[in-house]
Amino acid sequence: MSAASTPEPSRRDELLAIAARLFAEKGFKNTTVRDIADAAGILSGSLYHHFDSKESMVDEILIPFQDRLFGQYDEILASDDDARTKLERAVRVSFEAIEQHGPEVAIFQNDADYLGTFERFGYLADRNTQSRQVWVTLIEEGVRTGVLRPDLDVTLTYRFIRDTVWVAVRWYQPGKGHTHTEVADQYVRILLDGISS
Amino acid sequence: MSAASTPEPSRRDELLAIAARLFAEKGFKNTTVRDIADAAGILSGSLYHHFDSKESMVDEILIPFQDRLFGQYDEILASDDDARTKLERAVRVSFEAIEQHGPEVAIFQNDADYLGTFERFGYLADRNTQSRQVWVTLIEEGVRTGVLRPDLDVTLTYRFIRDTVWVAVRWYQPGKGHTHTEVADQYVRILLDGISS
DNA sequence: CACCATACCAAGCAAATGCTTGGTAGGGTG
DNA sequence: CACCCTACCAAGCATTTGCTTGGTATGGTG
Repeated sequence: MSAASTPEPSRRDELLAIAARLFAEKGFKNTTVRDIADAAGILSGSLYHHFDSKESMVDEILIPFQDRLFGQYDEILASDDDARTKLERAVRVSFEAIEQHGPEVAIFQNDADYLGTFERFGYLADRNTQSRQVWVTLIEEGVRTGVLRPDLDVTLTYRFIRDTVWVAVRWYQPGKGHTHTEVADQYVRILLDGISS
Repeated sequence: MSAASTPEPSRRDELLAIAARLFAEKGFKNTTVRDIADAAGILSGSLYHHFDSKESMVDEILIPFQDRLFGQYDEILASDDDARTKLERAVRVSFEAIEQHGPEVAIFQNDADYLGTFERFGYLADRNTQSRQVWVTLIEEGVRTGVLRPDLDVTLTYRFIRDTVWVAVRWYQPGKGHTHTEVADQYVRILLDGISS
């Protein structure tokens, strides 16, 4: 009876979506299992029929998202595009992630430090390192091929780009104001006209 | 017996500095009064000899800091400098704040949303509005006087600058790597070469 | 009909958390 | 010496929090 376009999300997935939104809004530690249960219209204990713990919930939220995102980065890195195009594509893919997976991005940005203190979430630090390598690789390739200014401090530039792109999750609201494509256009313009030689 | 240069901080001030560091590291709600007391070498109850509540502690941390910072912004706005210089000065003052009052900046960046849900912290939203007005005024003056590109989306540019400047508090560590002046130089360079006509 | 899996409720427990209360030690001041 | 102020301790209370346990209702499936 359900529309073919949306394959009837399981109750699990519904609960994960609710949890993701709350984690993003209030932070992981700041969100109680009762908050999640209330939003879902059930009692807090009933969550433990679906999930082992609050931690396993955020696990299931973050891991598939990161797999997709870094898959896209890898694709860009492996492509034949010139350095400038690669950098542009990486920025656009990131803004697309903010549009389509805002809660996941917000959780990763806001709670990675705290979650990282548990061994279970060691992969978050790995992903952070991987992200750094992606951007640094792109910047260095840009400098090497003469697309970017040769006097750029690569580390500072990396931080500049990373911060500028990801922090947008704090204010970007899908459907309001600019589309993510428009925002990406503006940001690329400001960024590259300052960086390109 | 104390050096004349440092006028012997009161116990109150010592405790506030400890609390500020912990609030910045772990977040306001995530920091317990026992955390603060442990770091100070006393019992949690003893904190209530000095302060009314945990909330009043963060109050005393944020208010004087914001008074100083916005005083500096006002001074820049009222100056005779051209728009480009004003914008540069505002960026530099902000990085200086990150250097000298890192914990305060971090708390304002990370916890303003949460704290803002209490009537007591309504002034945080006011300060946010005020900050927006400062940057928008500077950008609009830049566009009007021809120092900045006329096709800039003022709101997006404001967010771009604000995010780029303040998010640096997440990684900047005084005494390690670049000085705040060097970081400001690089950021101004990237920013303005993308913005200036 | 017997059986079973899914999704939930009702009740509560142990730990953590913000804060309170009554008291004590030490140093200055009249 | 009597008095008081500052800084703290010791003990605990009410609430919140993550999670557990045993049970119930519903809808399939043999």
